[in-house]
Parts: sequence; C-alpha cells; structure tokens
Amino acid sequence: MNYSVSEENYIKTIFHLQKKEGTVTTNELAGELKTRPASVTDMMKKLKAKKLLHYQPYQGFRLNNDGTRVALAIIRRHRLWEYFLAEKLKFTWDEVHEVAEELEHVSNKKLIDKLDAFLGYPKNDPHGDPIPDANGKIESGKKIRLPEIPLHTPCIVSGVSNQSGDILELLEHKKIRIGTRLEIRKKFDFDESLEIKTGKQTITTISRQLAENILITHEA
Amino acid sequence: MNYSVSEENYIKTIFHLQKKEGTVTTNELAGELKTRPASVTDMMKKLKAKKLLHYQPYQGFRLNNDGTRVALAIIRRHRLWEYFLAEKLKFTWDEVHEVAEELEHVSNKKLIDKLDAFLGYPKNDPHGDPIPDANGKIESGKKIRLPEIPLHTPCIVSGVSNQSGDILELLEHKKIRIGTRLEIRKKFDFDESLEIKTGKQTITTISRQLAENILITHEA
DNA sequence: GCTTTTTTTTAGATTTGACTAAATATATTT
DNA sequence: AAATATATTTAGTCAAATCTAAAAAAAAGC
Repeated sequence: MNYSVSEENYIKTIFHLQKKEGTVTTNELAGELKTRPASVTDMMKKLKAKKLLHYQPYQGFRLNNDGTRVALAIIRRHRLWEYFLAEKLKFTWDEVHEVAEELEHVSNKKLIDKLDAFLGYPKNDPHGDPIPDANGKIESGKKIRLPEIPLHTPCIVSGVSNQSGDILELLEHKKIRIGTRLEIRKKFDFDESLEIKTGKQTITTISRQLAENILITHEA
Repeated sequence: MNYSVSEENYIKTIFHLQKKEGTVTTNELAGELKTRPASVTDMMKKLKAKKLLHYQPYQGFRLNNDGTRVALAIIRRHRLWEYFLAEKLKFTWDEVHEVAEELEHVSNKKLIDKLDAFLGYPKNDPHGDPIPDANGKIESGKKIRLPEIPLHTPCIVSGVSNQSGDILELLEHKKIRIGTRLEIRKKFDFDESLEIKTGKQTITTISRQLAENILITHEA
C-alpha cells in the first residue's frame, strides 16, 4: 500500500499522459520523466507485478483501477499542497508546482484529510485543476474560462491556466486572485476585451488574451 | 548542500545524542536508528568524507560546525511542521512527531521560511522544545516547568513534555492548551498540588505530576 | 598481564533504481 | 516484401543503503 517516490512519479506521469492518448509508450514516459527507456521498462515490470497497470512487452501500458486510485491520491496531495502554498504561504502561482512535487510524496492519509479540512475543501488548485476528494472522486476536468461566462453573472476566479510571471504581474496589479468575485459588465466586439467589475465597485478592462487564461467557478 | 533522507536521519540523531554525552558511539546510534552497527560505520565514513563530522575509527564521532548547522536546519523544519500540525490542522500533541518525521525532509528553504512567517515565528514546538530561527540560532534549551513559576505570575503554556494520550485527555478537559495564559494562585505543601487560574476567572486544581509536565514561556 | 567479552570495523551480498550497449521487435519506406 | 529506421527490451554495471558473518580493536574481568 506504500510506494516509493520513484514509483509514485511514474504512476502520476502515466496518469497525465493517458488522459491525452489511450495508451502510453516507453519513449513518451522516458521523455517526460527525463530518464532512459530501459529504466522505464524495468519500472513497468515492477508496477505490473504490483498489479497497478496493464503491460505486455511492446504494447504500451495503462493504469488499471488500482493504479488509477493511487494516481488520484498523489494528485490530490499535490493539488492540496499547491492550494496551501498559494493561499496560506503566499507563494506565487508559478512557484507552487515545484514545491508541491516534493510535498506530494508524504503520504499520510490523515495529514491530507486534515489539510483539506483546514483549507475549506477547495475544489480547484491555483492553476484551476480540480482537486480529487478523499474518496478519489474528481470533477469533470473541463475548465470554464472567463469569456464563456454570460454578462452580469457573478462568478469566482478559481485559477489561471498560464503560469508565466508576466500574467501574474498583470493580475496582481488588477487585484485579481483566486477567490476574487467578479462580473462581466460589457463585452466589446471590436477587440473582444471585457469590462469587468471586481469587488464592490472597481471597474477595469481586460484583454481577450488575459480573459482566456482566467478560470472560473460558476457558482455565485 | 543537499542530503538524502538517510543522511539527514543520521545527522539529526547524532545531534540529539551528542547533547547528553560528549561523543556518540556506533552502538548507540545503531540502537537509536534501528539499524546495524556495520551500517553506521559505513555512513560515518560517508559523512566524514562530506566534512560534516569528526570521526576516527573506534573513537566515536561528533558533528563539526557544518554538521551542526545541517542538524539545526532539519530540527527547525521538524519543529515548525509539528507546530503547524498541532495549531493549524488540529492534530493532538502525541500525533505530530510521526508526521513531522516525514515532512522534515522536504528541504526547500523558502518553504520553511514562509511557513515560519505564516505561523507567526513560534518560539517552541508543541512539546515545548525551542525552534531554531532562519539562521540556525536556537534558544537555551532549558525548559521551565510550571512548578518553578512563582505565585501570581502570569505565564503562557508552551507545551507538554509527556506525550501520552492520558495527559492530553486531562489537559483537554481542563482547557489547557498551547498559548493558554495562566497564573498560580496557591501552592499546597501537603501534596504539592497547585490551584491555578486559567482564562478570566476559571479556577482549577492540578496535581504535581501534571504540573511537572506543563512547560512554560516566562514572558507575560 | 593475560583472557574473555564487548564494540567496532571489514568483507562480501542484496535491493532499488538508474545507466550503457547490444539485441530484438515493430513501423516505415521504397 | 525486403530494407531501413525507430522503438523497446535484455543483459550486464553501478551507486546508495542496507544486511550477515568474520576479523580486529578496545574494554572488562580475574
């Protein structure tokens, strides 16, 4: 029931690669993990022996139910720590991933469930990705972006999909953060810019490029 | 500048054993780490090569300045996480150590300094042990216990030295926690029990055994 | 002060996770 | 469909951290 840091990194990476394609290949995984194909083959044999994935030589691999369950637990830990780092420790959005890569391997269930409660059971991490719950349930995956929200509909910022320092600086300046409530006041067809209301009566205009990167939680 | 989990555990344990005796022996360390003497000798050679300790075959070992600096950084991480677990995640005093043993090996300096700030730069962990600051400075080490506090002197609970569930239950019942302000009202010579005031006007009596285990920060 | 016991070290083996180089299977060309 | 190219696996090494068994040094007993 307990896996090494190395095993966890393989499992997590397979999960992410699987989503895009049906099956994962040796080279893909080696590239993603910055390791060699031969090392991947070795690990696949081990994970198959542990019954976490399907694997026949030369046929690629994919996680089975047990492997998926393990992957979701790792992703839950990663995203909860990211949320903690951003919200509580005031790390910027582009710094959280690297630190969470280390924290995610501390696999004490009680710790993670208590952290979840402390954070108020957040639904999304700072990049807008959904956080699996204690049972491994995860929300759709489809993220709603600001331009898809109708006029005059109050909504809450749940993350940004682009993690560059530039976008951060701009958002910081406009005081748009995770949890910020906002509402679209006007859509300009000319350049697709949006006039939005944030907080009580602050009105500002944001470009289409910026709006595309702001992820939204629907509920008021 | 970066050490493996195993190296860190050896360094940390040597630091704790040193305090009591001048030099640490192979068997002592093997006992503490639940490993074999031969493994200890191997690791001592490695840590000596890394210039973290003094070691001559058959002569025991002790950390040098660099080794002590590394040990204090590990202890700082451990105790800050313990404080976080107890204060923020509501772990009980007897549960925090085990979890902190894992978290302490995530050695990102920025993470730890930001955690420190988030927690309000606590001086002691939930067991009353002092937390080294960002520069590795650590306070005396001498803990003051409740019976040593004079009458009518307001003070603050900084921890307990005994971590059993029984003492916890009792303290919980009497609403004595870390940070609780209290003041001794009367000392009974017969059984050395103490009558104390906690909070506004709650008066209660505690036994000598209990008082001995309550650690105090002097400042009002 | 020699002998016995205890402690520590050395020597050699094991496991995990990685690597290189070579072999083999699959895919792509022509 | 054979030849070439690419992807994958196998075979054999290596380093880290552990172990057991045996040898060597230090300490204790008589």
